[in-house]
Amino acid sequence: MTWYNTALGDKMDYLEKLNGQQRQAVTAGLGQILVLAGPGSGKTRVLTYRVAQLIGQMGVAPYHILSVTFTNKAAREMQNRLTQLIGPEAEQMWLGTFHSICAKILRRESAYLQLDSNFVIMDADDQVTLVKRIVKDLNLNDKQYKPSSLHAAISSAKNNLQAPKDLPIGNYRDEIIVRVYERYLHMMQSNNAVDFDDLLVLPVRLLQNNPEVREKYSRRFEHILVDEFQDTNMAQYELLRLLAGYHKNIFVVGDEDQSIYRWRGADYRNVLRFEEEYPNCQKILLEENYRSTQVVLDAARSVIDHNPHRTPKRLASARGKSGEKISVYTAVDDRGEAAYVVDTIQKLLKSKQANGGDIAVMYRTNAQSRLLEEAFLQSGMPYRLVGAQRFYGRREVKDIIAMLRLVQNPADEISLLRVINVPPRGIGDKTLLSLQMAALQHNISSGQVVLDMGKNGPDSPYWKSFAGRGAAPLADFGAILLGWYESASTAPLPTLFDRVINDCNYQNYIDDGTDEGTDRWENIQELRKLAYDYQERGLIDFLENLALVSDQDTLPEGGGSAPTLLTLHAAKGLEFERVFITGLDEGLMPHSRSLDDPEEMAEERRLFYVGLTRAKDVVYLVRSTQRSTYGSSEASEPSRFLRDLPAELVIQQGLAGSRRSPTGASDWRNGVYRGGNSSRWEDSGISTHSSSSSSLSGSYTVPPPPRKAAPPPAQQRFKATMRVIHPNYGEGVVLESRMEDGDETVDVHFKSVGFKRLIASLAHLEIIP
DNA sequence: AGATGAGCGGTTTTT
DNA sequence: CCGCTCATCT
Repeated sequence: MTWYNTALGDKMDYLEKLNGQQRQAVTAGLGQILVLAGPGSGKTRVLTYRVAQLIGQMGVAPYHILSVTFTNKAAREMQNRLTQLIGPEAEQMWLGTFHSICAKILRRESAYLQLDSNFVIMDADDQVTLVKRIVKDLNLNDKQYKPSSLHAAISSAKNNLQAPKDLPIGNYRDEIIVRVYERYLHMMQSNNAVDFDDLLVLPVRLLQNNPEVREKYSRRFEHILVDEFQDTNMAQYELLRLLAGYHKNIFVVGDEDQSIYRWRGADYRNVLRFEEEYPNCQKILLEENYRSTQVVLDAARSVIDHNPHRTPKRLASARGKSGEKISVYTAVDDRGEAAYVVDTIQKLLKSKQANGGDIAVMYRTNAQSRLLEEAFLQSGMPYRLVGAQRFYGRREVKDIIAMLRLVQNPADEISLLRVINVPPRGIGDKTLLSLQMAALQHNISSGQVVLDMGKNGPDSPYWKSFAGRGAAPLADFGAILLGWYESASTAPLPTLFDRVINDCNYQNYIDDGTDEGTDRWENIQELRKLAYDYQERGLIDFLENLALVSDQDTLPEGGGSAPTLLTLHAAKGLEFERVFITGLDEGLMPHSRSLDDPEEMAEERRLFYVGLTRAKDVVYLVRSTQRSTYGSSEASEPSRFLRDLPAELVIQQGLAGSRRSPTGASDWRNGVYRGGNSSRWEDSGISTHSSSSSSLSGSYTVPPPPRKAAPPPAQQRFKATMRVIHPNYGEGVVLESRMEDGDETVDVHFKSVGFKRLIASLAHLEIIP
């Protein structure tokens, strides 16, 4: 038993590395264990060692262990670590997110459900598209019944394990919701599809309704471990309860103060529910913090202490030193905010006080990343943007995924309708209507109709359902699809992928020669690379993983070398030496949608707390007195959370405390930061639009632009009224030029783009004689 | 059937 | 300010 020996060998190491509370958790006996773990208290380590302990010391076979993580990345890291600790047997364990584990169960047990094992997973867009269709079918007013809000109602019902009949009906709208919900379920089923919520709900129903299945799984999982327990919802809680029903060995780790997914149905009171359900559970507190300085922890604590109804916890830094104070910078506007962040980072890197990979910039909403990205692009510094949606949400990527989904599951009508006329092949609304009628009449899916027409041509029984010229293009598409099926069953995934691209001439369709077209085609290439990684595992796994990637999954495991831009939600579970949190204004953080509900306000505060506690060493909080929404600029007030920070832990910088200058940003000099707008970094190498090159699976790294190390000119080359030419902007006229900091700053009016401020040594500006 | 343009509505957070 | 829907035209 190699794993036993390996674990025994490591045991001396790992138990000694733990503090008393951690060791208590790792070595706890059977039964229910509730670990309340403050930020940075080593809970990942505890979970990993607990599994090692179960296998190595308590003799539990990996096969009998289920471990639930919050992201796929966390699962991967845990898997790697465990393989190191106990050997390849670790792979026998079930380890993954709720959603991936549930998908696994559903595919195995599809016989019990009205579902084929090749079901597809509908993403958020598909779900709304489906609701949109229902709204149309039911002749509802889509202004009054917005598909997105109907879908939200359905989703929240599902997360609470409520079927349509369980929903309370108090008004007409409730009735509508029930009807839409029923139809939604029906359509999902006839599409052989599940949505994110079904992934959780269906296994619960499966276990509830089938004692033999429940028996099988609950006997199998002798031990269940769950991370981020405070963010479980009703369905997840119930699933755990059922799975742990036989052995009742369940080890959960959580922190009520870090619960940030209420809007998704998560309920930190599941922690209380757990204690009530298992009165004999052992409760272990992890309060020692190995991550942050005491300053960071004190600040974080004074923020979270404002939340009512919580157990106050101490947060003690094990790091000894008290640490740098928190800097609060007030910029003039949101551009200045971004410029401050980028400039500060640039100085840190230049002075070698930090490595890019140790820095994170966080924000409340994704929209805030744009100005930051622009500032980074202009500075020429590389950065990494966390957000899978950015990549998978792109039209071209969705198109190809829809085509592949159709190959996996011809009943997927959402995908069929998406791509049946992509690129345009003469199939319009009228033909589609006839197609749906034909499918309905014969009680088969639209996909089957198309396939049959592709196979049998005019001999197909469905041919006559179409008025004359409508049938031919459908049959053409059907024939193409048939080819893809054949390819799917005989050839590896990359071959199928290429065939799909080629058969519909997709490159020609998407790449029109513009920068945007090239970018689109590059995205397809990225997707293809990913398909290559899945050639062993195949189409179903590929599509499933695409559907279930989380934002964090796109982060490289080692961290990387560029600063990371991410939402506060995406920052959960991560840590960085230096953390910038931007947009600390009322309305953004806390978000305006949370102002009237105390529960939501409390969650905003927890979100801020999560952000603060990501920092090991230094926190930079940033806000601005003005920001643009929908194009127009509006004044904004400092976030109420800033008031919660003890004054002695904070250094105010920027505009704070000063009166505003009528001349605006560039007048502000306070010795720390002197750039009020970012035009100082304007550079020829980079275009101002934010077309970043994407890298694998949706995380973007923008490489520093190639710069020829031209020595700064000793003297002025340009003068007003000179005609100049620029490689990107073309021809222009110099408005003004002056020497600044040993370099020449040139203002040019270009015919193409208008005014630009350029640095002579960087811009490849030529004088037209 | 498909391409083009006016008008409008909409920003939380994501598996 | 941007992206999407709908109406109108070719």
